[in-house]
Amino acid sequence: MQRKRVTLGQVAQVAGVSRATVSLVVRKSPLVAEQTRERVEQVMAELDYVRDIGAARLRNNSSRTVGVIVPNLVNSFFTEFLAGVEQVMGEEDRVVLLANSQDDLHRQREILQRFRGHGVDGVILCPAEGTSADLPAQLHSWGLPVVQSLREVGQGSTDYAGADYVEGVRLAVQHLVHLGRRRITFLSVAAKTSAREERLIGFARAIAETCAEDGGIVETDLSWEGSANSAAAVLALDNRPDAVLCFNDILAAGLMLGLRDAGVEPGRDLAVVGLDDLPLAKLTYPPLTSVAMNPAGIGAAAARLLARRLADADAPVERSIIAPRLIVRDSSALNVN
Amino acid sequence: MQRKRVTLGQVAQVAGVSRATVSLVVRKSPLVAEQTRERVEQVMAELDYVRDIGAARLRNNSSRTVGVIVPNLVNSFFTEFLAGVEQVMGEEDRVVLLANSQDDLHRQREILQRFRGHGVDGVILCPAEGTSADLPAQLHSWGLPVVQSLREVGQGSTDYAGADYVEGVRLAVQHLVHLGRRRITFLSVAAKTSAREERLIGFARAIAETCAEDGGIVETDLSWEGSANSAAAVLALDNRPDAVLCFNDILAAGLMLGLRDAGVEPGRDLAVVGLDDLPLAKLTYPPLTSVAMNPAGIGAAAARLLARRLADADAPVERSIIAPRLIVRDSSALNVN
DNA sequence: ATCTTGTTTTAGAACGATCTAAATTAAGGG
DNA sequence: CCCTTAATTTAGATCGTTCTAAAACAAGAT
Repeated sequence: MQRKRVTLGQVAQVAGVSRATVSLVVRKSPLVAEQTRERVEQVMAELDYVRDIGAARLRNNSSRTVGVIVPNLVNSFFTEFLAGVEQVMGEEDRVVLLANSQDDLHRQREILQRFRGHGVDGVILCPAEGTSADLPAQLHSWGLPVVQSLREVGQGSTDYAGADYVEGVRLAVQHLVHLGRRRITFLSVAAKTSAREERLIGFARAIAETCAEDGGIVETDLSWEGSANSAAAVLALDNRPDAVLCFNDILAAGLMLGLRDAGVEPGRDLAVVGLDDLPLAKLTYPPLTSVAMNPAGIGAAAARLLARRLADADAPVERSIIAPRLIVRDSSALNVN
Repeated sequence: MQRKRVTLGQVAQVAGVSRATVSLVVRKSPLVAEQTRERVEQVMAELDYVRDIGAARLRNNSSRTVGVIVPNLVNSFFTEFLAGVEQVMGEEDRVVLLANSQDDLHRQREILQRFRGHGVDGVILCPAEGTSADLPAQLHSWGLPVVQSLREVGQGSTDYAGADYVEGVRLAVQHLVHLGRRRITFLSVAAKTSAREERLIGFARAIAETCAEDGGIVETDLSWEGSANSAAAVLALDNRPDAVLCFNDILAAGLMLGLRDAGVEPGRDLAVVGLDDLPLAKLTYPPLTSVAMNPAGIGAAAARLLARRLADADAPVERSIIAPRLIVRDSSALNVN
């Protein structure tokens, strides 16, 4: 079963040149004569030669492999992100090692060791909740280039690709205020990540900038069910809000289910706005107003940052922040002015 | 920046033993004395030694790496599948190389070559549309173990993990018939894959077994938009159906949007049933009746089949088929008897 | 002819692990 | 104290590539 590999040496023998020459041909070096190149390439095709990248890495230290760590593969935000990364890496003839940390520090540590063992050239990391701000320094000391994405620890210690949630939240709040909504509550996940911090900062700022009232923060876990259940908590607030801005579309969708169960019509009685504009936003009832963050674009940007870093380890740290876009649908359509 | 790797040799030197001994310790061989093992392990920890799996593979031909090829990373069916694969592989201390064929034969070929070059131990393949039935034989001739999943070419030539769509479609049709629906149309994607064949076979059989009428097949492409547009085609059928069974939930959700736009109330005027029970099924309006296929379970099964195959290349070909479960929601709730 | 100069090609040592086959050590028996 | 057997340890070759430094060759200048 285990067919034996065709090696450089065999190609060399058949083509009547040395291994070194074949190696040069494989790597498209300009040093070899046109005639020789052609002959060697023909032999490679005949023998179905496939270069062993592992062996090559052993010598020249480039595996054309990058690791990607996401905290979650169910949330389609992360999978679109992943699609963006994979797309760009594929174009550069690199391969993606995928791992899911499940937002668990222990798993994240294991995965990093595994990646290290496999000799990845670099890592795109979406740090798990509770990741120490020292991790980037640690990875650096291992000689492992990192790009953080979507979440960040140790601000500015590594390249970063993300969305501008401060701006995204501002867009959403402004929109609600224009519609005449006055009191806005933020429905957040409990997990303490930079993704949460950023949205909360944006919320505080946007409230301060507009004439809206701060309707407080309600926390839930990241799932429809949790969010649907938290509808009760929102409705029971002392001073009931007339709009709810949600951490993401998943919470928004769940909240709308919970609201309708409680006899409150989302969009009319209470405006609901999500963040991320996941595909599902079009399918909820009513269709969900959301702020598009283009996760695939963020993934692509992260991949390009890493490619740049691999090409030049001393390049200055760079941040690639994608601008958000408000998508208005029926869950906030009604103008109550 | 590029920190130098700690090698077996360095550990050996510090611990005062030979490289061979350290290698045995790394691989947890029972051959080394308890005392030596402890000393070596301590040194490994001190020096932060990480075994170079690429170098190891060069010698012993096992990279602890498997490739996974999916046709799509947007459809959450595939990402849940992927999550299942990753989970099991992680448990076995293997790493997943991910690639997206985008249902493109050319890309699929490239990816397979790339995987070959990286020395993957095996591949989990969800073949792209139009994949030749010879591909399994080809991979076999490369000495590359494959498990097919979700789709299949060259039936029986490799291990396979999938869902029982014939049964799934039967469950859906029976359900509709019990509700008093008489004429059922199948809304399908156009792409000619085994996934489509299987559903169509199931549909024909289920129609034959029950007293339902065959409402014909309408084709669309795999997207909400396409499916929403095809609502018109469904409503314009000669003999309008009173139920539509859809290729998957994405089409079903799109169809319901299109129907409502056309003034037809899904669930009341026309029953709609999906397949796969994606998370979004709970969030559509009305909530979508669907058949749960447990994609994560299929992914896990595929991973286990591959692990088994890697352990024993001569094991008999095996199929792992997961049983479907009907989930009734409002899109088909009304009994019209 | 010999010397440059420039272009191609190459022998042989890496890279970091594992394997094979043999050497060393320890323990028990006579 | 030597011999046998079992338990540990090891030297050195090996996997498939790339690198370094030098060799071989060609062509023009002297």
